[in-house]
Amino acid sequence: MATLRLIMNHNLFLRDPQETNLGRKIIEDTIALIDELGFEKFTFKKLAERINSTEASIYRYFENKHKLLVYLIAWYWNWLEYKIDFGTQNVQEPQKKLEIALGIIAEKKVKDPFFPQIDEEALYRIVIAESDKTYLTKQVDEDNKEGLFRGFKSLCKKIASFIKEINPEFKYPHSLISTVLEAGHQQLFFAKHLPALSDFSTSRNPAQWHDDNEDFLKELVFNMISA
Amino acid sequence: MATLRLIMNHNLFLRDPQETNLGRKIIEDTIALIDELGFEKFTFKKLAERINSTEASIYRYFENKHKLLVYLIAWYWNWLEYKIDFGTQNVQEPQKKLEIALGIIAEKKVKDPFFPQIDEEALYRIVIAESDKTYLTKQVDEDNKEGLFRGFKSLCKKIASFIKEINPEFKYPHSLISTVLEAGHQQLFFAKHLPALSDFSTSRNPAQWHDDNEDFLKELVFNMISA
DNA sequence: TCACAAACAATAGTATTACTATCTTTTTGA
DNA sequence: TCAAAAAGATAGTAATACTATTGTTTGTGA
Repeated sequence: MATLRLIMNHNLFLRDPQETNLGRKIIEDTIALIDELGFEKFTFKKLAERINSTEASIYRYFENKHKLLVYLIAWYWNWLEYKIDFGTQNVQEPQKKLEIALGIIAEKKVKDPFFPQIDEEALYRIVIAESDKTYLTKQVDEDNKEGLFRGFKSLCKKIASFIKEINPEFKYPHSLISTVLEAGHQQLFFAKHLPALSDFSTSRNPAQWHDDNEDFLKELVFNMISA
Repeated sequence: MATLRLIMNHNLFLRDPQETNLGRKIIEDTIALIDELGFEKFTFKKLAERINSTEASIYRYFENKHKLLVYLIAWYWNWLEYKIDFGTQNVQEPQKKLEIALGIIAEKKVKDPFFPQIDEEALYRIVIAESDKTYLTKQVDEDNKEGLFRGFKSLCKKIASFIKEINPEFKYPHSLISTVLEAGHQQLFFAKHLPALSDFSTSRNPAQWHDDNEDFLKELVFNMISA
């Protein structure tokens, strides 16, 4: 099977981690370690010990741990956009394209054999718990100027364009999609940790949550744009 | 004018900051300092210097800075619930109650003379930028067991009950309201910092955003529940 | 195949953070 | 007024988030 590589914005790293063994190991083990410890307890020192390298070596790839998190989340958004491009190939009807996109957003994430280095299941848990921290900082404007959030914005724009095709009059295509992208993670987090804030959890079976989530997000979008 | 005091869950603090001068000063200056520095750069040491006290003294009120943030955000949710209770007094029709609640959620926050110690405008900026960090941690389950998120959950439940009165068949009252409460902050953040993710910003005038936000949230809710 | 630059490892060091501990002084309220 | 509670002063620690320097591999292209 072909192995792919997503092209990442160069401001996300000092040295491209996809080009060396050490770089790939950094990414691989960062995913495992943040998943395990959470972003706050994750440090370059712990990562260095885990991969039998040194802090200094990791600092040659990423300026600091914040940039490394931003890199992972950007990878995730790029991956999602690629999956949606792939999934909507040769589909003409915007209604159908939107439905496919929402399905991909909500679906349970499993290993993608095209990217053997990445544990997408663990990365998805990181996205759910940590992705908001990439932009909820005082440096958000500088980070944005460097293009670090291009992946998120690009995905939002793409899905918003499906909406505009369906209903050019609709006032809030970007707001609706950014809300849906965020809510898609939040509701899974709430179902698991703060069930009073969601209605998925009543079914008790976590496997069901992804279907609930898909249904919820689709209702949200289709009720809104066809009103 | 009468001065009020919101009763806070005792697990939010070690010593009640509303009962002493130092405690009130901690709250007041924490709001100013987090607003200024952001939560990551905020430390007890900087706060102590600012209020001419010591780290040790602050630690007698709050276990750590995370708990202090959780306290502030809990205060905000309690305050919102009180405003909604106040605003829906003697209103019978659930439709009307829901509309009032959404108006209060989206409205520009200004100084509330009932709580002279709290700078609600600054606190609102903190809520927008930092509130998600209260629960996006590895200790969320323990914090939840201690009841630290009761304010958020209680508010969500109240508004969800309005929805159930209007449409008892609706499947996602809590998910919809938790989504709306979060989106209400996110969209303002996006309008300001990542305008590609929102549609408010086109009007360029930040004063307009609150109206856009109210309109957006109301459409979201009313389209969804009357579908 | 050698040379040499790039990559990496090893080590050391710094300022700051997030606390804990202890002791003294001040405030307070019964 | 006097004891207890609160606050202040001071010190200390392990960990974090880096930076700097030097020495050692290793890969590749002439």
